[in-house]
Amino acid sequence: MNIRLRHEAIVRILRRSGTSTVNDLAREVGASGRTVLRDIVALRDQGFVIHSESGRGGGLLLDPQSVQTTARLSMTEVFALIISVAAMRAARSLPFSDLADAGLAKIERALSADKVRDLRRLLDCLYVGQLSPEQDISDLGLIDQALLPAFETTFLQRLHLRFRYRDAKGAETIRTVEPQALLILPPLWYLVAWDAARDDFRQLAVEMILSAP
Amino acid sequence: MNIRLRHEAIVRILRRSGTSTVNDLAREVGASGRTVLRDIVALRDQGFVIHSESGRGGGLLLDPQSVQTTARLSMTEVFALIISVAAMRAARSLPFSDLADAGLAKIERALSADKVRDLRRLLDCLYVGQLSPEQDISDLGLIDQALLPAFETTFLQRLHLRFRYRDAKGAETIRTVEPQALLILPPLWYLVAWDAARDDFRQLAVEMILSAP
DNA sequence: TGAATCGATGCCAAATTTTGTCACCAAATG
DNA sequence: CATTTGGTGACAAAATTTGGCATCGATTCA
Repeated sequence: MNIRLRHEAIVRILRRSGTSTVNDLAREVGASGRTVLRDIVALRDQGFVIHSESGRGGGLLLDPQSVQTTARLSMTEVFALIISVAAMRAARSLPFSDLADAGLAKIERALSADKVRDLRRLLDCLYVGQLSPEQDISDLGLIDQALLPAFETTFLQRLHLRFRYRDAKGAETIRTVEPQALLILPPLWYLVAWDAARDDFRQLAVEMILSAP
Repeated sequence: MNIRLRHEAIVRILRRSGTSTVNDLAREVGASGRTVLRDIVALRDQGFVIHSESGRGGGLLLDPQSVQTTARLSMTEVFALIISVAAMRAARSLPFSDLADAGLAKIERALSADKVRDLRRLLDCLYVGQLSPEQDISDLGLIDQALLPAFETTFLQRLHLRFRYRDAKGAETIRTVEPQALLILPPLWYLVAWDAARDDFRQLAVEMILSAP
């Protein structure tokens, strides 16, 4: 019996049976009570709210609120959260950080299943450069918040973005691009995008994006 | 590094990077190539379609279709599937069966995230009694298919169901109940429901449900 | 053709994680 | 007070995971 499946099973049983005791769960799931208790700890870590009562008639009770959560955050807030998580992950020199992903899992649990897909897709569009150990997440050099919603939309719906841009030589041009990724190399942000007019990928410094044309 | 997290990480990397090689993945994920290959096998088991090409410039490619799947089954078909799965689970004398749940996971992967929630809720409303080892799932005594959609709706939306019913004494009554669960004890099906008029839970034999009043 | 690259599989011992058991505590219940 | 029930720590056994290694097949490129 797989741990992952057992965890899912426990949640399922708790959700349907109201309260049930550790030993009931153990029997139903085919594991020892000790193991079930360990599972409960793990589930609580994952964000499930599981109440417990000692004594006769006691047992475990899964808080329904913690399961059927709905999105209370706007996608813009989520986008900001994602950036934090990506930054946390980048901050460690590890190729992949357990902690950062545990945090992400918690964020995900607070959102509806639909939003999670969007969130994942956004995260996949986001690259955050290395932060030195002394640097804080707040040192990311967060750009104009007003731009975030536009980025969200274009990333998620694969739309084109059109704006005035001042290039490296200082010349002002109007660009129509399909954003591919957001590259955050503190304190500078770059938009990696496909420029159809130039038939090539470009890295556009976000602070050089002036406004809608 | 947790297996679960690593699997998620691999999917994420594959989704954003287009194709990438086993060794790239291994480096990025902090594991050996052998382990990544094992992970790929596991992910394919879970339903992800991962193409691969040998030789220079080759690598692994995650089929986007296998991720952003949409529901192709009606909920009624799904309901029937759920019953099979629940029956399979009940058929084994084990308290909980790996195989049955692996099957369920595949069904889930074929559905949209929204449908999965419904599916889980339906599954939680469903109890299937023990089948002897010789009995097949087809021995479940599937009831009139026409009733399934009505059950679905009422279970999912917590609606009331109103029908004519012939009770144990042969008397015909009209019931208005809120279905709580479907109890399948082959070959008989029972609807466990809250009868507001009688202020109590009742078990109603499904075959005694005659029609809409 | 031959060398190099890259996925895939089998095998095995080492490393790691999971699991069960036991002992014990705290709270609640009758 | 005895019993039930959750919760924790420790430790050894059991199970799983992991990393090499060898090997195969397919592909690419010189």
